[in-house]
Amino acid sequence: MSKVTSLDVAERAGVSQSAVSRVFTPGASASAKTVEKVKKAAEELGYRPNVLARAMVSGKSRIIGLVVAYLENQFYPVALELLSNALQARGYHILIFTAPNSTDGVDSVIADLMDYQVDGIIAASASMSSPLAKRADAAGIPVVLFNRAQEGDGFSNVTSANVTGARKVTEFLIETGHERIAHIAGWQGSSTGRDRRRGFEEALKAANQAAFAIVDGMYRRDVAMECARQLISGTRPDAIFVGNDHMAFAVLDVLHDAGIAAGRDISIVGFDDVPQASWASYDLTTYRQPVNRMVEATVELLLDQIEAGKTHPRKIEIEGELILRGSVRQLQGAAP
Amino acid sequence: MSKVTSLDVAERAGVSQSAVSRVFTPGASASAKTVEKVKKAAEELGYRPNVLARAMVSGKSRIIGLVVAYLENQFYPVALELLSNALQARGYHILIFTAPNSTDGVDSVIADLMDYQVDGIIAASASMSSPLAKRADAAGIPVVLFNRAQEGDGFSNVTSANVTGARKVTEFLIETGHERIAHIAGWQGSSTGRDRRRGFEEALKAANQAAFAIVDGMYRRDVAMECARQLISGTRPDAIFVGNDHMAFAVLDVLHDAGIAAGRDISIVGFDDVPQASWASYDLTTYRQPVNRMVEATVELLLDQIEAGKTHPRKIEIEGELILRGSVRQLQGAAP
DNA sequence: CTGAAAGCGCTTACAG
DNA sequence: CTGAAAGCGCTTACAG
Repeated sequence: MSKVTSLDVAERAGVSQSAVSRVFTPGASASAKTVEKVKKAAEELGYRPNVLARAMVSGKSRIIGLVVAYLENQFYPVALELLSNALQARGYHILIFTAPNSTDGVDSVIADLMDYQVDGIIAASASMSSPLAKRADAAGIPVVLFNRAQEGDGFSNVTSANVTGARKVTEFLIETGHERIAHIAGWQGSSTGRDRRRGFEEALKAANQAAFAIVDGMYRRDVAMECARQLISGTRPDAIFVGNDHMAFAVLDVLHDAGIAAGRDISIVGFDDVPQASWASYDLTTYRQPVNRMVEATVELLLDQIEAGKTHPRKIEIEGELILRGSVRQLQGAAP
Repeated sequence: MSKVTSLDVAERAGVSQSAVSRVFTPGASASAKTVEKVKKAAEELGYRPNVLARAMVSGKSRIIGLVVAYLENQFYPVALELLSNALQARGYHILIFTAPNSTDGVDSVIADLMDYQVDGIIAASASMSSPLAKRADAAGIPVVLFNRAQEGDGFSNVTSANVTGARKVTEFLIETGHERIAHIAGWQGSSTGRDRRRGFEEALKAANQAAFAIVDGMYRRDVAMECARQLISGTRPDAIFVGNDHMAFAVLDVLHDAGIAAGRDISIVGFDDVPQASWASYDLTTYRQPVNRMVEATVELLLDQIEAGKTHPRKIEIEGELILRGSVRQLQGAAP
């Protein structure tokens, strides 16, 4: 129960407490002699500044609140690790809150977060209510939505080009001769779910083709499996564009059990390009969300607002790319 | 930039600042009338106590430091989510630090963690040096190692029964008639890697059988794939016990590409039972580490030490179970 | 039950 | 460059 304070160090070094503080404050002035004496005493005593006390007086906690859900979708652990590394490198740390997927839940979680005097908030795959956004704004706490867009100009957000991406996926399926294309959509309560669906519909419309079916997979494995079973029970689609990789794996598993070979009997495309998508057993064609660039943009956006005081919210959209793998059959020409 | 403080609320409610504090301190005494006035004023002003200030004076931050690595192994995101939920339910929150896998890296990360005055530390899949353990102990910060054991009585840890589990896996392979059993071990620099290997060797020895091969897969996908390729290149083992599921998937992918059917041509067993293990494309027989019970034990152990002041470290080992799926061929009798 | 006051461990003007 | 002092927003004995 030591609890060595700056006062202890000051005493031992024979200087004032302010001097000790200055030695540990980047950019503060202290003579070489003072620095040396203080460092020595601090070392001997095992002193380290109390971050919380510093946060109290400086008003900067160097804590970023992160709200996450859907950790079972590999996209998020990957993003979490990248975010944490990037933030750590800049001297920030993440206070993590796991959230229920309802707006209500997210709101209460973010309110909790603000009590910790976080310097900023990243909400991954979650949306927040307008009143809460106002509260955060009033408290001067910047918020960035990660992988989710939200109407209104109170929000900064970083997403991939969901509409365009989905359109490209669909155009690719059309070009490779598919004619009965179904869509197991991402949760229609989320912007990504809606945007990807829109891209799908636009591409189909432009090609004068009708959707074989559109169902909401809710971003849930169990729901996606049920959707897949339904889709293959009667006249079968020749391709399914699935709203994210996590659900696409579920679909591939259903096909596997039904003895239907993806890439030969039917084509499957996902969205995300999580690491698993490249694993041989799935080998999933998918639209890559460039998670590293999304993370960079998020961190930059947030720290700009925190450090440079740029409070103007921005909406950043990052281009992805179609990754071709074995789950799509290449018909070359058109079918009858 | 509001920053409403208890003083503002006190003014508006016509009471002292102490009174406001008491209303927001569980267990403090205040008359019904005071409570009402204060709550009303707080509501109108949008007041919420500053957790950091509270932490400063009370000496309790209600922050738990979590050190994690290996987030690409699904076991850890799952554990993280469970830990976060359990801790949130008890009024604690997680400050997360992603760690390099070396002891050095972990040490510096834990030192950072202590600067935040965390009430306790959970180190997942990581070990720490003795000096640092002493420091934490001196600062009165309890540490629990999750899924990793460490010699010496300065550490609390929670693991599954790794030796026993590995022994059971191996006995099962022997009983089902396998005679050329290889082991792609978990990283031999970790307790789990060593313990599982030990269980493997013990079971083999008891059956008077020699290991077909033992190699260190380092808990890395790329290394495990390379090991698998080597193992199937000459005379092939009839079974491989892989140190964890994450590596087992890599092995199954290699077999898949080589056209070797797991469960028919060769038997594969993993360790963990992550959600993916039950997915149809892998259908992996594995030894389940009961992550929910491990998390419960970890939280209980930590909070006991924090709240009840039970500083006595404990080592908890939780029994798992063998989960039979399709990746093992059931020979019934013995082979020639 | 309630208010005045001290103090948690720092940073940061303010004089020297 | 350096020290004395104020103050960050709370909790908690201490008197009443």
